Amino acid sequence: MLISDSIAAFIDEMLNDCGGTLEIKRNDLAKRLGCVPSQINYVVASRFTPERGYIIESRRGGGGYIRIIRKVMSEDDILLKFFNDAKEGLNERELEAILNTLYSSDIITAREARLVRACLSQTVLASLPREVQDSTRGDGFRSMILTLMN
Amino acid sequence: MLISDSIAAFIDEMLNDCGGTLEIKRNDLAKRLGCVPSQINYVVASRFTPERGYIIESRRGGGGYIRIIRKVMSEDDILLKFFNDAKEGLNERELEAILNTLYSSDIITAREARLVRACLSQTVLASLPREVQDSTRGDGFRSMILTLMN
DNA sequence: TTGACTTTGACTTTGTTTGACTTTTGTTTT
DNA sequence: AAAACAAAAGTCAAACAAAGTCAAAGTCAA
Repeated sequence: MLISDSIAAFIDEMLNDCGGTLEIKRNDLAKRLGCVPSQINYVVASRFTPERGYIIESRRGGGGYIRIIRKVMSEDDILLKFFNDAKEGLNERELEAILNTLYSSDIITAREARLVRACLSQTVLASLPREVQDSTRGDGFRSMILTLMN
Repeated sequence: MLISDSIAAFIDEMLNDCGGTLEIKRNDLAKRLGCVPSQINYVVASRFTPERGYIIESRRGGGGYIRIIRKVMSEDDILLKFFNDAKEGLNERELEAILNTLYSSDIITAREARLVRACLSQTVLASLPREVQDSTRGDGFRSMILTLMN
C-alpha cells in the first residue's frame, strides 16, 4: 500500500463522515499519518482534483488549513466528464473501461453498452486509416453520450 | 511450450482464483516466471485483449500495477465474440471447439450443436474446392449465430 | 524462405517520496 | 503602528520506482 493511497483513503473517509466538506491541518495530518507535510499537497493535487469533482481552498499562516469539498456529481456530470475525456480520441481499451464504469454505475444498461461497443468496435472501424480510428471512435462516443444527457 | 503461453496460463489461473479481477506487479511476475518484464506486456497485449473479453488498466511509477479484469460476458457477448472469430473461416476442429464451449455454457442445446455440426461437417462441404471449405463453414456458422442473438 | 509470432533489452514516460527553501498570515514586541 | 517573530501552507527539483514502447533478433510452421 502506498503512503499516498492511505492518505487519500483517510481523507475520503473523513469526507464521508463530514458530509462532503472538510478542513484539515496539513502538519497535523502529516504527523498523524507519518509522512512529510508536502506529501499532503501531492496527494491533494494528484487525487482531489477539480476534474474528479473536488474543490480545494486553503490558507497559510497561523491557523491555516486546507479545505476539501466534494461536489456531488450527477449522472450528467459523470457523462460530461467522459465526454471531455474522449476529446482526444479513444482506443478500444479505453472505451471498454468507460462503458464498464458507466454500466456498473447504472448510468447505462448492458444493452446500451453493447450497442455502443458494437458500433465503435475495431471491426467496424477497421477500414478507416489507422490514424483516424481512435479519433473517430472518440467522436462517435461523444455523440452517443450527448444523446444520453438531459 | 512457449514462455508466453505459461505466462498466460498462470494469469488465467490467478484470474480464476481471484474471481475475475486481478492485479499484478509486472516486475515481480516477470522475476517469478523467469522472463523479461516487457514480455508481460506482450502477453497481456496479445492474449488478454478487449476482443477476448478482458479489460486492462495499469499505472506506472512507484506502486505501479497491471490490472486484468475478465468481463462477465452475456450470452450475446459470447456469441458476438465467436461471430467475429469466425470471420476468417473455420476448420472442423475449430468449429467443434466452439460448439463445445457454447454447449457447456448452456447457450445452445445438444440438439442444436448436432444440427450445426451436421450442416457444416467435412462430409457436407467435401464437394467444394478445398480453398473455400473453411470460409464457407465460417460463413454458415456466422449466419447461424445471428439467428441465436437477440 | 517467407511471414507471423516470440523474446529480449535499451530507452522513455509516468508516478511517488523527500526535504530544502519560499511565501503568506497571524501574533508579539518595541 | 511598524518591525520582528512564529506558524502555517506552497513550490520545486532530485532521487527513486514502476510500467510502456519499440526495434532488432530469434523461432517455427507452411
